[in-house]
Formats: sequence, structure tokens, C-alpha cells
Amino acid sequence: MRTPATKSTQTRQLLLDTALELFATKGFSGTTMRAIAAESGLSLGNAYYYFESKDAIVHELFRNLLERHRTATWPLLVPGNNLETNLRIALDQALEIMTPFHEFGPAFIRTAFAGAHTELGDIHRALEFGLWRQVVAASRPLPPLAIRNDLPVLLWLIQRGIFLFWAYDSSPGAARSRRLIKNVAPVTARLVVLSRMPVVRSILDDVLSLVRTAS
Amino acid sequence: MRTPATKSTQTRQLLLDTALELFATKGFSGTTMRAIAAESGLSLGNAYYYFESKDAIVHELFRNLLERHRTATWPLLVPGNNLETNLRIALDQALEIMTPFHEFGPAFIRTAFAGAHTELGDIHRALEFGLWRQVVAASRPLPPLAIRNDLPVLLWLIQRGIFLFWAYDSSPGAARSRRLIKNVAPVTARLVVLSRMPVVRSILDDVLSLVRTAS
DNA sequence: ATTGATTTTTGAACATGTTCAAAATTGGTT
DNA sequence: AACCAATTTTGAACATGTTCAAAAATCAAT
Repeated sequence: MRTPATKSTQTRQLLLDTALELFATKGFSGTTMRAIAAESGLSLGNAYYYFESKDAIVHELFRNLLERHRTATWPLLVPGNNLETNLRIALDQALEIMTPFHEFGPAFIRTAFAGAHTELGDIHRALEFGLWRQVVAASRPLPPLAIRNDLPVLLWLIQRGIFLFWAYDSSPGAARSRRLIKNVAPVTARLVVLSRMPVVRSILDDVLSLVRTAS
Repeated sequence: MRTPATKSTQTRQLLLDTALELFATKGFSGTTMRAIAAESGLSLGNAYYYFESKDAIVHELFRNLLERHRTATWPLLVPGNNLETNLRIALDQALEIMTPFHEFGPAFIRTAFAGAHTELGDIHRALEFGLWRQVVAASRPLPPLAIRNDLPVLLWLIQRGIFLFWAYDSSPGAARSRRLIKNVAPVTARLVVLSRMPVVRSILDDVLSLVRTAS
């Protein structure tokens, strides 16, 4: 029902699959719209009938990766994990899945940040948020009630930061990003524990209200 | 001595000036390399003799703006200002100067983030850092000694965040970014005051070590 | 089946960033 | 002045993202 397997959507999907394959093998700039069309056995203009731009294809690729991240991470958030572990898992998985597409970093950034207040941007955020909410909900002990509801936003923000860093991380094997992730997880977990203290709490509140200002 | 006004550098400068003017009037994508060359009375290929790419010109424009920001802000950091005021001034000035080039946001982001570990990136960082150091040094009361040295890094990080937000802020007149700046200044100032408390201090230390991990 | 509208496909064009070999110019050396 | 090497300039080409009018195919209604 959701996607009627009509000819039209099949063609679109063919185009998308070919694009993803070419992207993975030839990279972003190495993959030309002409190549995508040719490899799909279609004409160039036809590809543009289905995707208004190359960026639009990247956009779908990105959503694809977000979904993969979600489905790959979710089952790993098993009972017994603490927040630090779950956070580490989620961030590691993101890195794992994105790695083959490191070259797309800047394009992804555009996709992820520019579409902030659009319909598609909302879909993306909802996807991401759901996962971070689960990261929190699946952690034992549960984070302090006082910040339990707001924590997903913070984690999401942290991931954005790391994602941005990774996108422009030119160290071999994204070593710097890996190191960052490794250190972010315990620091964040500690922050959550300390959030029980009123001072820390008030700072977190400040930051949260900043985030709300911005969105 | 610094820039020998030889013909070569003059031509280069001419190209740059024309580019900046066109950028300001026609915008980024509205300004073509051909137009820049033509307006300068040069051939297209010649423009490429001086700038290896359009991005390279944007890069210079960005540095230009960084310098303008510095020289515009510095004299406003007058004695008697507290940290919040100075921070607000610096951020406001950045917004002011960048505003005509909002369309360049994504290109600037690439310039600012991608060149992180290159020679030019170092020059940029040095420029920015100097200013943030001055923001701290010119504030009365001086921030707690314990974080005085690290504060510039934090402020720089905050500015990066705001800059990123602004670059993709599509609200009319960048209203969202303005609101964010307005709120960030007091929150940051409060954070600095609270940094006297050991808990807060330890969190800041964590964050700082993360920043060091990453750079 | 014929017709007419809608969707899909094509092919050719365009705009622009970029490259490059060759020509023109410049500047120093004999 | 004549010559050579380095610098600058040109003009034509190329590659690729994108557009578009027209042709072809599909589909619904008579």
C-alpha cells in the first residue's frame, strides 16, 4: 500500500539503486548523472524526471543511511547496558555505516543542516530522535528523572557535533573522529550523573533553553 | 615589503576586488568566473592563472571577513565591559559583517571546517583565536584564573557553533541566529562564574580535553 | 478501437567550472 | 640590440549539472 510497485516507482528505485552502487564504488564526484542514467539504461533527461538534482539523490542516500543506522543500532541496545555503553554503541554504529561515504561529508552536512525547517528535515529529525530516545530508555540505571526527557535532545546535539567533525575529518581512517567518540561517551555519562547536582542541572537547563531558542 | 606591488599582485588584487564586488551584488551562484574575468578586463583562463578555483576566491573572501571582524571588534572591547558584554559585542559584530554574505554560508563552512589541519587553516585559527583571547583579556572582572587560559578555546568553539547555525539559518533576517546570540552571551557568562565550583570545573575540564582530543 | 489527456522518455541544447597548449609579454643577460 | 627564460595571457576545448520542447508510450473514457 505504501509504495505501489507501479512502473514509475520501479524506475525511480532502479535509478536510486544504481546511484547508490556507483556512489559506493566511484565516490561522489566520480559519479556523474550521465553515468547513473546510462548504467540504468535510461537517458540523462529521464533521470532528471525522477530526481530534480544530484543533491536530491544524495538526500535519499542520506535518509537511507539514517534508517540503516537505526535498524543496526536498535537491537544492540540490550537490557543491562548503561548509558555510556549505549551511547558508545550508537555513535560507533553511525561511524561504521557512514564510513564508506566519508567523501559525502560536506554534501551530507548540507542535507542534514540546511533542510532543518522543511518537511523532509522533520522526517529526518524524527528518525534520529526516535533512536536517541531509545538509547536513553534502554539504559540502566535510567538517567535522573529530571533530565530524562531532555537527554535525547542533548545526545542528538552531541551526535550532530561529532557528525560535523567527522565530515571534515581528514585524519587517516577518521582516527580523530574515533578517538573523539571514545572519549565523548564517558564524559557524557559523567555529565548525566552529575546532573543530579543543582548547579549542573541549572547549566543544562540553560543549554536546553538555548537549543529550544534555536529550533 | 609584505606585498611587493608588482604587476602580478596588482592583477591578482584587481581580480579579487572585482570578485568581492560581484559577490556582494550578485551573490555566490550569481557570480560566474566568466563575469569576474570580464569585469576585470581579463580572459577567463587568466583568472584561473591567479586563482585555482572559485572556491579559492571564496576562501580569500572569508579571510578578508575574518580580518574585518577582528578590526571592527577589537576597539569595541573597551575597559569596563564585562565578559557578557564583550562576548555579545564580538558575536554581534560577526553577524553584522557576515550578513551580506549569508548565501555563502555553506561555502564558508567548507572553508572554515575543511581546512582545519592545513597551513591556511592555521592562519585562520590564529586570527580567530587572537580575538577571543582579547575578548577574555579585556573583560572585567577577569574570569577565574583557573579557566582564564582555556576560555578562549571555549568561546571559539561557541562561535563555531553559532556560525554553523547561522550558515544554515533560513529564518528571515537570520532572526533565529540573532536570538541565539542574545541568549548565548548571558548563559556563557553565567557558566564562567559557576566555573568556580569544582563540579562545574571538572565538567569544563572534560569538555576541554575533548576539544584537545579533536584538534 | 479511437480519441484525448497524462505520464514518461528522449535528444539536443545551455551554463558554468576547469584545463591546457600555444601565443604574447616581460625581464634580465650578453 | 639580440637572445633566452620565466611569467602572463589567450582562446578554444572539455566535463558535467541542468533545462526543455517535442516525441513516444500509457491509460482512461467514449
